[in-house]
Amino acid sequence: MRQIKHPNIEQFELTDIMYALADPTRLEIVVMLATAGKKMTCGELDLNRPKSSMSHHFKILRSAGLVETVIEGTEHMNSLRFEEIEQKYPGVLKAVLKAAEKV
Amino acid sequence: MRQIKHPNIEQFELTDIMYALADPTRLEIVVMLATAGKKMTCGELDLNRPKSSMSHHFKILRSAGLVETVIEGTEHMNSLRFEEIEQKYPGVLKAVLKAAEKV
DNA sequence: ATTATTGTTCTAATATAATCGAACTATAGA
DNA sequence: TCTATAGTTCGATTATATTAGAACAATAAT
Repeated sequence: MRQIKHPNIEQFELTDIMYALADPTRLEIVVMLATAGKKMTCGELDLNRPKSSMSHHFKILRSAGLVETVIEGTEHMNSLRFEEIEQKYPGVLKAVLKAAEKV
Repeated sequence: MRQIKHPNIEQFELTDIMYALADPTRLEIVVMLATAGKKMTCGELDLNRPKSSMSHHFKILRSAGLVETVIEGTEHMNSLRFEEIEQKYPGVLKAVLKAAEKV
């Protein structure tokens, strides 16, 4: 079974997280995941862009530690690593989500 | 007397702020300003880089709305626009500063 | 006036990132 | 086994950022 590599909490870097959140497309993915509060496929998180473009953004979200992707069948289920990010950087993601929602 | 243009609160963009904070040099400038809690010259905030490079980073911090620069004589006095950023995006800068300090 | 100081702007080089079509991989289902 | 589905990876293109030297602008001091 395939697996996708994710950083652990010790490997999180604040600037990587800031960088990942600095792109509107990626920020929207994060907001959608937070709002849904459940795993979502890349397809559900699609922002009518080519798959390869979306895949690129997911890769950056994963490498920053913001998103966890587990493979279930042919689908990649994504979820926000909210608790872990909050544990390492309390309040950051929470405040950014609140800020992002009010557009 | 020369003047430097800064965005007003309505013009702040969350992604611009995230982007500005995604660079280690700029994040350090922001932390230094927050820690000092007073105006500082670009010289005092120097991170032994060429002046033109530092100037570039200040420009990005200013355009994001994070830093305000007022000219006093030959010096440019920089301060963190903490209250304004907090007003528009409550908790964001506060949490990021806390996160950045514990490196 | 001349010179020093502070920082910006200009310009060019290099590096990094975004975009997206096409080929590919892994699983599921017929 | 063949086909469909879901995403990734590859490769090339274009766009954006970083870096830094050199010239410049504004004030201050001699």
